[in-house]
Amino acid sequence: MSDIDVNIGIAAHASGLTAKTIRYYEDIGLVTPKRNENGYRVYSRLQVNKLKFLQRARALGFTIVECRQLLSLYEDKRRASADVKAIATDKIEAISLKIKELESLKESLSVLTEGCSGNDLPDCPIIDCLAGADLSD
Amino acid sequence: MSDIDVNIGIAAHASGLTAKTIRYYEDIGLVTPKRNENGYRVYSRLQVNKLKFLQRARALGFTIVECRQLLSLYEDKRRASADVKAIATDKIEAISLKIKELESLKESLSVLTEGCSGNDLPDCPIIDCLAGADLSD
DNA sequence: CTTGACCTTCCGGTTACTGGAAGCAATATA
DNA sequence: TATATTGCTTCCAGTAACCGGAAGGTCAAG
Repeated sequence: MSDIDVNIGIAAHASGLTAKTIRYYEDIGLVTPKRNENGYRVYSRLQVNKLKFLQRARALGFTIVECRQLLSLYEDKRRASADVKAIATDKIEAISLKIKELESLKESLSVLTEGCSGNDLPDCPIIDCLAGADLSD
Repeated sequence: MSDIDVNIGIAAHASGLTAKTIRYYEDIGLVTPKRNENGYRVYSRLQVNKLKFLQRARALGFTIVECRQLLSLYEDKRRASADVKAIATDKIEAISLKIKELESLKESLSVLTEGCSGNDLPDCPIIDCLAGADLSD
């Protein structure tokens, strides 16, 4: 065992993940550490790097399934950059779509709240709309 | 039993929800229909309206918890429009925040893919970034 | 020697449903 | 009338990506 091997707490700190999350990643087969005599998980430097990699990819909005793909590409020195780019491009499109949906949603809600006096009276266009008015474009 | 009472299939069609979803809404106490002799659920016109209300509110991005609040306001003839407006305004803010996050995400990914040749070579700035480059603003 | 920090496993909960199996009930067709 | 097809019922399990907490073992310090 090299002296750069670390316990889960250190790995968590170094990767920006929680120990809980790291154990979860082990459960689903992403990063599987060795154990020492007392049963503690032991992470190599390479494994800590993978954890960091996962933390960044998740923060960028990649799902676990996508992370699994990216990780295998990360580990494969002979991968084509096109493979990686395809995953990222798909993700960008999905994000753009989600943004559009949310903007449309926000627009609908804004129209409603602007028409709502927000006073003590029971008249409320928001409720009226939900109760039956047509909100189609 | 009035002749406007309907089975779950009709209620589903009229509200735009699935029968599964309607049963789930019953499980969590949102809309509780009567039963007839054979055990089938029977929805009144009022209850179908509530289901429609829920469908619209969910489509606008309100959570079930918020729907529960909105539904109680919908049922309360003496509610203040300010109460409803507060929920909607909070929702707009949350949506705006989510949009900003997604735009930032998209920007990061776009920068990466633009720098990626997308060819058969293993050189890939996306992987390089995930592997350790700093992506801070 | 005990306190506290760190580690282990296991179980349940989260959100808002969806899918499927097994089995009645009602209806349409042959 | 017999059968086939829907439609309805309940229950169980699974989804994504973890989080919280309980019960208990381990290790270093005072």
